[in-house]
Amino acid sequence: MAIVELKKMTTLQSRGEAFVREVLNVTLLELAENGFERLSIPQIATLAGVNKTSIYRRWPTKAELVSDALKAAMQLADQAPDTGTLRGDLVELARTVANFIQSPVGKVIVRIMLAEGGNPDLRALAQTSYGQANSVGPWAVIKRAIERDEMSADADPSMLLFTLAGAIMHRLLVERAQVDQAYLERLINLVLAGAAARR
Amino acid sequence: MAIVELKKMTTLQSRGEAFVREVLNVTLLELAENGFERLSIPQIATLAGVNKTSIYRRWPTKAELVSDALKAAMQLADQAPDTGTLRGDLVELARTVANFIQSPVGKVIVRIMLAEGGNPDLRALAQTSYGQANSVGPWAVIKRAIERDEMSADADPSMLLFTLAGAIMHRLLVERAQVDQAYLERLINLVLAGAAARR
DNA sequence: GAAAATTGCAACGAGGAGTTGCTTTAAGGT
DNA sequence: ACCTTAAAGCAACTCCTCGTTGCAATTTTC
Repeated sequence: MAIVELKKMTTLQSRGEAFVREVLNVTLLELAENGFERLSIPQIATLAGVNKTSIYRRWPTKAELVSDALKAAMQLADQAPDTGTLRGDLVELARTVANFIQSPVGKVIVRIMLAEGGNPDLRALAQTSYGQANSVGPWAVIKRAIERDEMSADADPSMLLFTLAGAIMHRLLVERAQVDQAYLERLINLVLAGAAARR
Repeated sequence: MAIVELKKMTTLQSRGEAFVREVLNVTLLELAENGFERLSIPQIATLAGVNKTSIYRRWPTKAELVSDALKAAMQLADQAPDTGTLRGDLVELARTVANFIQSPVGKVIVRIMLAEGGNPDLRALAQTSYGQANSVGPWAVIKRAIERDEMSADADPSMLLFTLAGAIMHRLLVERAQVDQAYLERLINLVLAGAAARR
């Protein structure tokens, strides 16, 4: 039985762990592609090469399954860019946000957050994840900028950061345009210098 | 048959028109509340006091029904605010966008636009509607601001407007906070003056 | 007032979600 | 190595909702 031995070598974990890992993985991908509503447990079971009954027994509701999938995926610590200037940091920060929104995990989180009327617990979790994924980096950037006197201490950091995030979401999800270097530069220009004419 | 006479008096239209109007109306409300996926034709029929068969016969697919509902609702011409200053105009503009997003029609449009993988025709329609609903006002404001020298002619108007819209979406849909006067002021401060320290 | 179109109604078929009883397989302790 | 226990697989079934169809009732139109 060579196959059995091979399996033992490669998995290195108990059957249950491999099962869970595989299911949560597929769940996340399916979720990113189809959204919560269209998400089908039988479909996940098929794709994961697993029996749907086993999924139903482990996770009583779809929301709990998704919740676990999110938690498992949220092991990503966000980085604080440090390019030496506020401008450079913000560009990097914005790029990170854009990448996050376009990643499978990010897509899922954003979709759940934006969904109306869905499971409240799930949305709360998504919101937490979102905040958590974008917490360390931004504030470190702001703090350094104030120390460097590139930003006044009575500035409005949360407004700045949320506006950045919103602009990028609009760009990606509404305009469905690319967030490339040129766009990033223009965006940061706006939030740094403002649109009003200098006098 | 007093009832029949009453109906004739109040409707003043043919049966078909009243039928269509009622169904489209309910569709829009249901859509705003439940989103496209959860939208149920039988449910609409019940709420509209109408038989589902009749709906199925008139609109072969859910997408066509929603499409008609959107078209019917999009008779709103957007206004161009004129307060005399760029700042005032932008505040009004932002307020209008916020109101739009929170209105039933706006909710529907935004939800459809943000949905991944849905019907492409429908999304195109939503995108058109969105652009159309926010076209006249913004550009008139910008044009006047440039004439008044409150904005330099080589500014980045679309970046400004899209960023405004994105920020408001983030505020409403992600943070789920209110767009009140205080928020509007802070937002316009940012996009007008920028976050960089003055030197 | 009669013909044609539209809506209402009831029943049906199809498909997917979730459940249950039972069998098979893997894990852990002795 | 064996036995016990827990977890996964499997097959069948129920339930619910969507969408369809044939026919009767009603309204529109000429």
